[in-house]
Parts: sequence; structure tokens; C-alpha cells
Amino acid sequence: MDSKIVSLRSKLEIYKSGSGGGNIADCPVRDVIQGISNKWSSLLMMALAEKPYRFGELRRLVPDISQRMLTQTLHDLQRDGYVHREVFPTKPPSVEYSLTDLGRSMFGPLQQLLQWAELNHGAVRAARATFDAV
Amino acid sequence: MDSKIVSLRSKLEIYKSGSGGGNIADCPVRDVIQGISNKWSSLLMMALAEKPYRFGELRRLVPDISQRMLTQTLHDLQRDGYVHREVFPTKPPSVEYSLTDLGRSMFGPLQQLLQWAELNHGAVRAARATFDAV
DNA sequence: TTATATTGGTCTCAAAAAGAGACCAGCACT
DNA sequence: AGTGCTGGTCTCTTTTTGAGACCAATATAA
Repeated sequence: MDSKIVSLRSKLEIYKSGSGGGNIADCPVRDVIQGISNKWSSLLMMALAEKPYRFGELRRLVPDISQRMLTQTLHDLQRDGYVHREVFPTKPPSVEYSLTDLGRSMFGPLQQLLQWAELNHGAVRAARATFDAV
Repeated sequence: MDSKIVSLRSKLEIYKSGSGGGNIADCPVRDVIQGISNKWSSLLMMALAEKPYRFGELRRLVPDISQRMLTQTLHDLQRDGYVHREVFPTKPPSVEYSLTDLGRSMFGPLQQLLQWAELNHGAVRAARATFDAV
């Protein structure tokens, strides 16, 4: 696993950067990462990266999310600037969610991680099986 | 398996892949991602990517993690095969945590996301400010 | 000697977050 | 008049997390 210049800086510095007092607790990178490190964010980002979806469509697409958490996660993604919410004056009104430019930008690296997961889920499951067998 | 250029596939397919019944709920990629999409995993991965650390060192490095969650997150990362735990027979015994090959492999794409966060946290904070101002 | 600190945890209890599901208003269709 | 669809919110319960006490064995300090 030769790191081909993954980073000239100490890796921890990425997290520490910007925190003047050297306190890793209120680090802006942590702040950003924690906004997307939750159960549903990456899944919804992935759905919306494919195409815009309406609220009910997302709910059907992800059957095991509660309506409450779908509302809340979309709200948080919108607040952080990844998702655009648009209400259409149909009857009843319909709401469409889509990625913003910032959202598409963030989805690039996120997708790399998802691809890694796709390629390596066998190894992870094997590791779990080994660990649990002991 | 056959396509190198994943962007040609529907992005949702990454999540759906492997789920025979087409049910996105028990998808292996979701399974893997959710193991690292929690509050402390990426932070500890980043610390251990720099160098191995002992339990107490990690606790001091991340002052706002509770001892309970540090134990649990390290345990989960070890179970998924990202982290190696080694006990040294000092007195009192010391425990060192380090990344496995799988962990280093996963940290590659994860680091891309962290770098994105470092570069774009200004935009995210601005989006939040705009959203909250309304 | 006695007191205190260190190691890496676990245990309990309180607080926060998430899940389940009822409920809502407005309108269309039957 | 009843039913269904829209995108939510509200309440209640369960799960997860946080705060902090406690642990045994040893080393160091007083």
C-alpha cells in the first residue's frame, strides 16, 4: 500500500487545519464531515446524484427510512447547500429535491468511497465473520 | 465487475448492486458505508492513518469523545477489518491500535472526501448562514 | 508505609436521537 | 359523501450516546 503522495501534509493536519487553538473539537473539517456522516445522507446524495426526486419518490426508493428522518435529512442537506428544494404549485403541491453544484462537487469524492465499498464489501464481511467467530 | 468506468452505470446501481431482490435496504454497500458513517469513525481513521496510537493517546487526541464511544468505535473498526489491536504486556498493559492493509486501502477514498471538506468548508458554512438567515 | 497515579477498559444512569405511526389541510376523483 | 394523494408535523417509544463512577494491578511519590 504505497501511498503515492496522498498528502504532503500530515494527515491529521487536515482535521486540525483552521482550528487556531489546536483544538480538534471545533475543527471546520469535522464540522463538514459530520454533516454527511450519518445514516441517511450518503444514501440520499446517491439517489439525487442520479436525478432529481420528489419527496414521495425518495420515500419509496428508500423503504426503510422513516418519513420523519427523510424530512430532517433532506432539510439538513439543504441547509448545508448540497440539495435544492423546489415546491411546484400543483394540487396537491409537489416538492422536488435536486443536487446543487456544491452537492455534485461533494458527490465526486463521496462516490469514490462508495466504489471502494462496492469493491471491498467482500473483504469487510469476511473480516466480520472472522472476528465474530472467535 | 466488467466496467472500469463506473460513472457509466447508474449511480444508484452501486447501492443496489448485489441486492438480489432489488431491495435497497439490505444492500452490501450500504452495509459497509454505514460502518464508517458515524460520528467518530472517520476521525479515528484519520488519526490512525498518521501513525499507530495507544488508547489513551487517542483519548487525549480527541478530547470530546467519551471513553465508552472510543472503546466501541475502535471495536467496530476492528471488527470490520480496518484496525488492528495489539496488547503489549507492559505493566499496566498497553494497547496499540493501527490500520490494517484494508484500513489503509479504505482511507484512500476517505481522504479524498476529507480534502474536499477542507477545501469547501467555507462554502458549506456560507450555505448554512444563508439558510439560517431566512 | 501509605498515598496517589497510570493503564484500558466496563457499568450505570441520564440525555439525546431515531423509529413508528397517527394526524393534518387542501384538493381531485368517484 | 367518501376516498386518496400530496408533503409534511406531532407524539410516543425504543435505541444510541454522553457523563462519570468504578475496577485490578502496578509504579512512583511522600
